[in-house]
Amino acid sequence: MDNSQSPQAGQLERPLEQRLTYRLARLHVKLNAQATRVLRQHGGLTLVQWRVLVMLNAFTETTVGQVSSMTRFDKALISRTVKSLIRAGFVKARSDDSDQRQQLLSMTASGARVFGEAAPHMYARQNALLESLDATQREVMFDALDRLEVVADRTDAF
Amino acid sequence: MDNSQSPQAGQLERPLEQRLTYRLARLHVKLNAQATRVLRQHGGLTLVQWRVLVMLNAFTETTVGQVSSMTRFDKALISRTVKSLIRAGFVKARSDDSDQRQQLLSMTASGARVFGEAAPHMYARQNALLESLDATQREVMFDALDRLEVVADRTDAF
DNA sequence: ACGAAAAAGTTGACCCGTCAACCTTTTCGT
DNA sequence: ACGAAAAGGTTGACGGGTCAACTTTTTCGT
Repeated sequence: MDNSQSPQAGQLERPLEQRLTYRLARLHVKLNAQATRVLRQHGGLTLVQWRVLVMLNAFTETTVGQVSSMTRFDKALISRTVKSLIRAGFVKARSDDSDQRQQLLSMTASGARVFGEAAPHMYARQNALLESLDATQREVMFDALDRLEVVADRTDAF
Repeated sequence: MDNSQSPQAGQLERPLEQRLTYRLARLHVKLNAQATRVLRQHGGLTLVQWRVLVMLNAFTETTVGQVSSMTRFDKALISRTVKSLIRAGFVKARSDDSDQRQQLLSMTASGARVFGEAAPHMYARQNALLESLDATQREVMFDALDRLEVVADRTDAF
């Protein structure tokens, strides 16, 4: 199952090639897989369901649109995920009298239970990630993330 | 389209909450979107097709398995992508006499053309990303990526 | 040299995430 | 106060990506 030897010959055109995007993509995949596993083992939420519940836990009554803009997930995805959470009995919706377009979402008791089951493990993991970096590294890292995002937002160039 | 105001009340349980995973996920999404856009505008390759061609450009005759292990993409994905590249006429396969299980893949002339069309832009982008960080930041960043990957690989804990 | 196990690759099924089209309700300019 | 435009949300379709099952070929232990 391990065929990680480099093949016959040739170098990548640019030695540093793709390093940054490639490394970030790889880390992202691993983090996602890890979070998915932790959630499966502690309550069975999916990652998107978890992120929605994090928002519902922080903001008592909120809407699909707010969750979408806060998490930056597509609102279609949030809409479907909220439906699945309602079907599972973890979330309830009540209509907003002042705006009939939207519904105010909140966690149910069993939603809070499953959230509470996953939360310690998810937070422990988050802490472990942060603690693998010292203060200086964290600072540089977040600054670098800011800078990279600026470049990633450039839609004109290249 | 901008409803980024924070809603009524409540803080996230942990102020730093998810920051790292969240920030990385966001950056990853933006980078992917940018790369996809650049490729669409310069030759029309998809991101996975591009990554396969990068490998075929660097390693003259290689196989689905090698591309899969080098890029860390699922071999099913590579298999399908290679098929699409062959269908598009950008890649050709010849059977390996010493191992009938695998096929040796290489770029065709038109594959090289479309690759050459996209490459300057993709490399310019890669350089712009790297150049947004100074040498120290780059070093810290890559070290931090290493450390985070170690934590992300822990399958036992949490 | 034979059979078991492993490797290469393909395929089908499935979930994630995005995009565009659409419907309804609200807002806003005039 | 009316019509246009915008906002909130839902839905269908589609490509990206993973997982598991399976086929064929090769490797390897005995």
